[in-house]
Amino acid sequence: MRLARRASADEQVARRPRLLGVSGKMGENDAIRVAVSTVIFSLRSAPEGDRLMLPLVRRTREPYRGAWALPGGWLDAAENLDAAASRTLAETTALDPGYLEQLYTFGDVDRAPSRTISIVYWALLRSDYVDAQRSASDAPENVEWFDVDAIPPLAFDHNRIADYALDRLRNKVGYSRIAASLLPDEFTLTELREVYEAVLGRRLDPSNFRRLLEGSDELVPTESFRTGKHRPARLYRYNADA
Amino acid sequence: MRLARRASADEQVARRPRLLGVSGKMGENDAIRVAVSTVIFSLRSAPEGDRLMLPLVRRTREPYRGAWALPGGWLDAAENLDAAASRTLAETTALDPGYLEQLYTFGDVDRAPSRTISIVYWALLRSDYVDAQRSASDAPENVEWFDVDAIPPLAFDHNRIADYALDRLRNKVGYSRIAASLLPDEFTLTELREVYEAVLGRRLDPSNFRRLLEGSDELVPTESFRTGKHRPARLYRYNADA
DNA sequence: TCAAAAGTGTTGGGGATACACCCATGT
DNA sequence: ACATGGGTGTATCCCCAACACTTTTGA
Repeated sequence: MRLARRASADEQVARRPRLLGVSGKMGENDAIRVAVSTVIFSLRSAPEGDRLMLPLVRRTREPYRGAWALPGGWLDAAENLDAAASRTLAETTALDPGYLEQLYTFGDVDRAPSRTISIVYWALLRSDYVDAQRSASDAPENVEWFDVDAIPPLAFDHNRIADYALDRLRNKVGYSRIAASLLPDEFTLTELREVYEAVLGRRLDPSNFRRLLEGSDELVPTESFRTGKHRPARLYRYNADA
Repeated sequence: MRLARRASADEQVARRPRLLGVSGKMGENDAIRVAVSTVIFSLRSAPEGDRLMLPLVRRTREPYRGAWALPGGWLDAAENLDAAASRTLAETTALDPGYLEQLYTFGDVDRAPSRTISIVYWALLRSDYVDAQRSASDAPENVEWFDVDAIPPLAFDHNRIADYALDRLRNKVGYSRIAASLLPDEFTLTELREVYEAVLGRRLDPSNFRRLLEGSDELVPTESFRTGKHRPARLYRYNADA
């Protein structure tokens, strides 16, 4: 599968003259704070079928008190970046991600009142875990899921970050098998195709989709079938190795 | 000093209680320092033809004093990330990059004696600028160019970083037109092909390469020809728009 | 028996590769 | 003239989109 690539927009910024003598030694970047945020995606049932959604948290502090924002927190001096992302993810959803990858580091001087750089990760969650948690109603407070096509205005530059993560997800779905991370262990080809359709936002030909994935070594057929209203569909699982 | 702690992406790390009443508020990550480094690529003539090379700087301080390292410096509290990358690049080569993009942020707890995260960029430099500077012998001190196939042991985790940047360059050359940034404004198709060959490390069919790029809208033929030992070759330039 | 989803077969276009071949120039 | 790189033509293969078609189930 192939789809259009995205080009990151990076602007050339003119060299800023350094005021020597302001700080004695190099390495004294006292005023810089380091945050880690995560854009979390999962599928959730909606009237129009499964929709790609992400959780946002309502801010309880200034600045942007009361606004929606991406889950995140300050980097602890004794934890790795991946660990910080996992931690903030767990604090938000109490769930293990099936996929977690660093996205980009945002650090414009004016993106927050005090100089803050945000190392942003993105993650995929299995839809059945999320649904189970919702029905168990032990979901964390101040967290709400939003359709990626209806994200409200967010605090800081988080709208830009969420858009960037969505681009990356859509791009990467085209050439890797991360879609697995949004589904339970076993699934039908139609369910997998619907994941691709929800992520990409367009319909795919069922027969070509079948051939494409059956031809690859990524899927392993099982002996089980999902029975429903019509002809039963074979269940598949992802090939763990290669 | 702090002991190294390795955490996988899935590991849930409990929030470590913060010692000291220096600050009770979140957001005081006092012990974390932020560096910006850049992996710079350019083509340089070698006996076997043009080779892809990168500049390294010799460290004059502990740790790793005397070892080769990637160019970089501390992030200034008043400059954007891109600006910091441009600045460290200018300090190393005194040249403007034709291409500059953020690569990844490395932040393992044990990657340096004191907790340091490095926001790494990668850049491409026009070969004619680099050659001109070399002959003008106003090159910066303590800087030396190395073939990407013969990178010496580097300080910190810089070998891993350089390998990562090289992967990204080779991958991106396949689907984008960044190769332009390694050449002067005008060039022949053979010169452009040799750039691709130097980057990818394999030979390409001249006729297919020609058709590929003439068919795209990326190249604009000029009326000039490069005369040499044989039939003159038409000069092209990259299409500025789209 | 019919609707609908599961699953198969067939065709054709476009891009990539391999390679035969002609063209223009300096020596 | 001839060697060498510049440049053109063309056949083949493979991937994949399009779509007609058959199979299997629940109702």
